[in-house]
Amino acid sequence: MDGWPEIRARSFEGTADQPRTIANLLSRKEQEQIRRISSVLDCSRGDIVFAEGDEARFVHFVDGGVIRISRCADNGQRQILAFRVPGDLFGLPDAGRYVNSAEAVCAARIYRLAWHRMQQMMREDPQLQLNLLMKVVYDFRQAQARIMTLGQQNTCQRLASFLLDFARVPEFFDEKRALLNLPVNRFDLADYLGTAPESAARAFARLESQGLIRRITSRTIEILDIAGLQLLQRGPRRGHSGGIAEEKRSPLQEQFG
Amino acid sequence: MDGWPEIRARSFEGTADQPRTIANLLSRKEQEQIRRISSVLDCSRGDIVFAEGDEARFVHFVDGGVIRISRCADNGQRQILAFRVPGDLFGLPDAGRYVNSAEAVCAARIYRLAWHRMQQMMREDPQLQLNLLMKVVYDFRQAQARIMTLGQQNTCQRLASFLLDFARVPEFFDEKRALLNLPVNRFDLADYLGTAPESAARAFARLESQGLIRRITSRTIEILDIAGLQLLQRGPRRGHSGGIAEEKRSPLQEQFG
DNA sequence: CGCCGACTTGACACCAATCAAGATAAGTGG
DNA sequence: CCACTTATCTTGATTGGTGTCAAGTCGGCG
Repeated sequence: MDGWPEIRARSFEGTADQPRTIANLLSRKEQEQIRRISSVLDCSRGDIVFAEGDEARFVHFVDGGVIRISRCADNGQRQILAFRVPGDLFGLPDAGRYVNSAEAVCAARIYRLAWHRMQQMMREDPQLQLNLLMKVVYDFRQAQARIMTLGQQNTCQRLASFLLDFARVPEFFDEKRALLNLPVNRFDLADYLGTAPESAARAFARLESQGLIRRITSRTIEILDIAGLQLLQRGPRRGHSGGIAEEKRSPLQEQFG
Repeated sequence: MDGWPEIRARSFEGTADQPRTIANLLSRKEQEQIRRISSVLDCSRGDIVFAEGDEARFVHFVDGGVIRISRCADNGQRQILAFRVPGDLFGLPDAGRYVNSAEAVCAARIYRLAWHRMQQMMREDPQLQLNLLMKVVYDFRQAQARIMTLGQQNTCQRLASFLLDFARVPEFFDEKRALLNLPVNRFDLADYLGTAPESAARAFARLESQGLIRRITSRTIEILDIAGLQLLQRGPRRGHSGGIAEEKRSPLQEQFG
């Protein structure tokens, strides 16, 4: 866990067909380059990396752990915009300020480097800049995926999407035992899904009653049927059978009918 | 309306405190530079600029009109991710493909240029690339703003946000008469807000009954109370009085109590 | 053992999706 | 210009989904 964050070819909340690719990686030379002017920051659970409105002088990379990016709405409600896992970039300044807050969900190590030096480096090395651009574009795609989720899916489907996203991160998913270890509590989860914590709990109960998952503890979930979760996620928002082909429902019927 | 799109200092769906700034503009020299290798594309209402999954060889700028960026969910439901107005960039390739569809909402003129040439230019001119980066970051912020809207607001609030966003674009808002001319029909609006068209209509009815707007036609809205719309937008998702300070409710009470 | 926080479940009211039907506007052809 | 068709928009009725308050359960920790 020392040295420049290894930017792994894995993806949280990527589409299945669009995993994080080489386009998002930095070359070894570039890593060295950046490493020289960056500093390590070790966070423990709950630490605030920066708060929205703060003067923004650094850009950040995650090396280990999970960082939650959130923003407070005018009514005081918090919305978690994203969870960032190792390899992710966050904290781009906007007009010299951070527009979001960043806190450590669990113990985390991040690298940060002065934004003005980063800019300088990018001017000197267009290829590096292009890589950074690709990374921002990738995050942009993630945000669009969340718009799809929040705009079209009900609570259960959002939860299914969340679980499937996290199941793609080896750090949290033990594929052999099919055990998913969530690094977030119900409040964070609810603020991420855009629901109340009670609704999140109910969604868990529902997925369990449908035989898709099993709750070991509130933070440890056994994934019983990935295909079923995907089917749920892709299904209609409301349970009426119109709008979805018959053959799309049958595999689920086979397993639990 | 000829020549390179004038990138105006206006903003659709920007936060009030973060209007589109000089950071998003290209210098005259850069405009010339890009103009040389770009081609004009005139679209009429309903024209498809590109469809999701298409091979992506061009990047696009809006010169006039409105383009809707949409994606089809697995269940067949369409989600409109954004409306792009003059000055906006869209259609960045992802792994050589477009991930979204782009169609003309009304007659529109767009400029497009080959992505590989754009890349080449950016490598040669880091400043240009940095400007493009800022533009993508800006779009990223817009996407985050939509996550906030979709995650936290009910249908009426979303509609209020939509109206307020469009009211900031001079092309659609006659400030003297307080008339807002929507370029989209109820279906597009519903797919943008993540609701059913009926819900969108009901939301209009509700805002009207609260004296915030008045429907002239289905596409022409008179804005009666901008402050009231903002207040609604910032209020709690559900009408229970808990969680919001008393003084925040009183101005609304004064007007319609 | 008792406390405390996180989580879960129940009850209820409200919101919103859906289906259905009516109303309005926009084309279209005579 | 008018009747007709069509698309779009609106409203009503119904049902499922979800936020909210309240109470209960579970697990950790002193």
